[in-house]
Amino acid sequence: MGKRENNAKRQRKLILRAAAALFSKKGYHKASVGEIAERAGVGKGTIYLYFADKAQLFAATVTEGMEEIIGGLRAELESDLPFRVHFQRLVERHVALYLQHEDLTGIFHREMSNGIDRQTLKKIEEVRRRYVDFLADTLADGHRRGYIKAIDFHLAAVGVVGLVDVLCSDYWKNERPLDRGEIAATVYSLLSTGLTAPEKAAPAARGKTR
Amino acid sequence: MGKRENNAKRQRKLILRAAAALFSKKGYHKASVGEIAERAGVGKGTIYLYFADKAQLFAATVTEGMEEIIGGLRAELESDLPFRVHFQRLVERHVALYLQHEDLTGIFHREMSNGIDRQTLKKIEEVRRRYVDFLADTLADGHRRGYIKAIDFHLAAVGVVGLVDVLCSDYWKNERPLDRGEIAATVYSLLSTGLTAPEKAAPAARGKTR
Amino acid sequence: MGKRENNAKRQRKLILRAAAALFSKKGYHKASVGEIAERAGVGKGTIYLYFADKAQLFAATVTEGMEEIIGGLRAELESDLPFRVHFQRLVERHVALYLQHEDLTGIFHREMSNGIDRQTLKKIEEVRRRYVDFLADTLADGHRRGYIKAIDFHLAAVGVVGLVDVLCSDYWKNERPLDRGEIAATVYSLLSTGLTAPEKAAPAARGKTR
Amino acid sequence: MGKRENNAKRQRKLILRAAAALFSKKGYHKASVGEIAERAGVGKGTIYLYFADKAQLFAATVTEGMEEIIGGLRAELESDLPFRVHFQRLVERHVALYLQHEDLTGIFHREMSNGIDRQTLKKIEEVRRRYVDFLADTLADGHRRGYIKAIDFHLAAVGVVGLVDVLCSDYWKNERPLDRGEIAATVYSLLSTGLTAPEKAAPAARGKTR
DNA sequence: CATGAATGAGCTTTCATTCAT
DNA sequence: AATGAATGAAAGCTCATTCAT
Repeated sequence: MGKRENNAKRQRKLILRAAAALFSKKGYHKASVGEIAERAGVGKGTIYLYFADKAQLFAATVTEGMEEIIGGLRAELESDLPFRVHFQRLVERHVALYLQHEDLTGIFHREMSNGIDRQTLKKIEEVRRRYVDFLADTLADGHRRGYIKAIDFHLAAVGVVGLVDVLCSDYWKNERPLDRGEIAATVYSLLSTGLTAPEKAAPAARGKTR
Repeated sequence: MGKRENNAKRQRKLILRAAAALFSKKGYHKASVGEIAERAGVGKGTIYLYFADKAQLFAATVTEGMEEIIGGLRAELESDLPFRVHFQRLVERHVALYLQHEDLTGIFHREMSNGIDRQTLKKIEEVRRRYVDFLADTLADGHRRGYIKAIDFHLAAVGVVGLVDVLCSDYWKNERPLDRGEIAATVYSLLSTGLTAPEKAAPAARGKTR
Repeated sequence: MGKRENNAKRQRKLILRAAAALFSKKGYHKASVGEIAERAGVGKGTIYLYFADKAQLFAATVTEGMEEIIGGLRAELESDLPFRVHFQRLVERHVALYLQHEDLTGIFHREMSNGIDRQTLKKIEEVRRRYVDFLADTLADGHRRGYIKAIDFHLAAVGVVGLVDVLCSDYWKNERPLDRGEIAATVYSLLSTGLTAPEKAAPAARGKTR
Repeated sequence: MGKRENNAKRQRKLILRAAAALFSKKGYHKASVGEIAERAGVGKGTIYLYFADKAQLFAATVTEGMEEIIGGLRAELESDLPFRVHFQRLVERHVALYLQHEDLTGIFHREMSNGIDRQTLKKIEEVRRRYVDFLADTLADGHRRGYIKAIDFHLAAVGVVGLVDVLCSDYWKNERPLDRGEIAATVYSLLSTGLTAPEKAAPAARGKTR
């Protein structure tokens, strides 16, 4: 009996999947509704049964997709492993999910605010903000426990997301010359101890650098 | 006699300036050629005397603008100050230029690949790549001198650019709740020593974190 | 057993009633089949069980409705009152019915031939023609009896209908500043003696006006 | 020098002419902008250089056309002929202009309020109202001079317009079985003395109405 | 019988681009 | 050289109609 509804749900999914692929590949403005419908294997009008207009379709594509990804990340942090391991895992998972959902994160990274109406934009931004907040909380927690240094946690969280964003994006652009493990490692390395060489390794540097 | 050419150059500049402003404000697809012409104070047709089409105008706007900005950064590195000071300055200047040229960097950050043909895109990407390479070289140099730890320099450079990108972008989105000094400081702090709290500050932590 | 048919008849009526209301309010093209179905409390598909397409629904709405109204008018003339009284009553009744069935007459007056196919149109026009013919006969009869002057009776009948049309329409447009009695009176006054002032009232005018 | 402007004016005229023809033939909703452009011999986009949207084009088509027609009628009344002659001429001219501008008056008669937005509609209605007012004034004047009987002049004026409307419309519908002179004559006859037979012609009728 | 989810033809409107002046 | 009037391809969206349930 739930057949009807199931079918509707399935069709909605098909549309969102096609939309994610095309928005990602061609950008919001170049991806046409007709094209999305065709790829989803439905009629053009059908899309308007599920979404009020193109902007809503876009918003749903991004928010629902990201929601799913972020849900996965959140689950990751439930564990009670030592903080550093936690954080490393979080970074690894973040990178993995990012690369895995290339379509969505591609959109997310490249296409915020491209003539999309402010309303729709806010809705999307909200999802990102929630993840950033969650990350900032994690950092604050790490700080309280003595693992994270004093720093603007929100800004740092934004930085973490940006770092993953940009490195994964680079990974795609360069047509995959390195594997995802390296990316996660680099991100974690940068985040944990920064670029500076260990002090002990450069004791003579003391007088030099200032 | 050079009058002609000078006038031409001036007109080209006017167009590029208007283009930067509008592409930044409204995005590639929403900014219309007519609007750009009007803002530049020239006829619509005139734009086509200098640029083959809208995509070329966009490419020129971004590449030439970024070229200029990066030129400034490059000059910054000519100095022979101690490395750490150098690097800190580089970061500060990077952030300053980024915020100062909001128009261009806004475009750069948000609007890569919006249905712009691959050709044009490559041209734009090239500029970024050159800067990243230059930064990677700087990092490699820092490593050779013992200030930068062993890491994938290219990836790290991409990370540095991404970090500035994303934090500045956040700065704009949040309607400026903090000043640019803080951003530079956060970026530098993250880059230099990462998120980890100094070991000495948490000696008892040793056994804990395992 | 007649239950089925009765139900069907009832549903048909419901649809026609809803159609009349919406065609009248929004016009043929702006009134959507879905809207009519909703108002009638039936499924969209159900309408197509009773009417081949939207045009047929429109035709039926108008013809059947008008048929009903005209039926009432015809009955009115069965009486054997003196002709003038007859005619006055006819006019009064005409106006009353017109105003009473605002929905239908509104459609009739405003919306003939709006991209409706010629076929459908003919069918509708037919109803009007029959009423006009009936009125023309009445006038011819009045003439034979000496109450109506020699004139093209068909044209005159068309004029009578048009007069009522236009005055009632004006009545609606002006948001009812005068009552229906006045309209009937004006129509009758115009029709019976025209605009000319009685000769006796302007004896001096004789030489003047020719 | 005025070449440019003249060309623009000419093109505007071409568009309005095509619009009148098509709006008249197919109605507002069935007449497409593309079709109008084609008939006018201009590009689809050109229409939007002169009119903001389809509704504006429609409004302009009707108002400007009617303005012209009514201008002709107004001129007609400058003469100082005796009132009856005046009025007869006015009617004749009204009919003549109506038939001559079949396109416009067809629209005017059939298509008021067909899902056209209220704004546009008001603008159009205004033109009609002005003519009706002008006619009402004429009638009031005739009354003051003793030629027109006491009656609601506005209502009577509406009736006059309606009468011409409906008779001309009938003329078109019946594929011209009678000439325009007859129409004018019938209208004038109806308006001047109504339908009633002259009393003198039916003296025996006194006791008669049965 | 009755339904409404699904469809796609067709509409209005925008805007990059051309070219006569 | 510089212009902007003119263009038409292309896009988003609506809604009459069909048909599986």
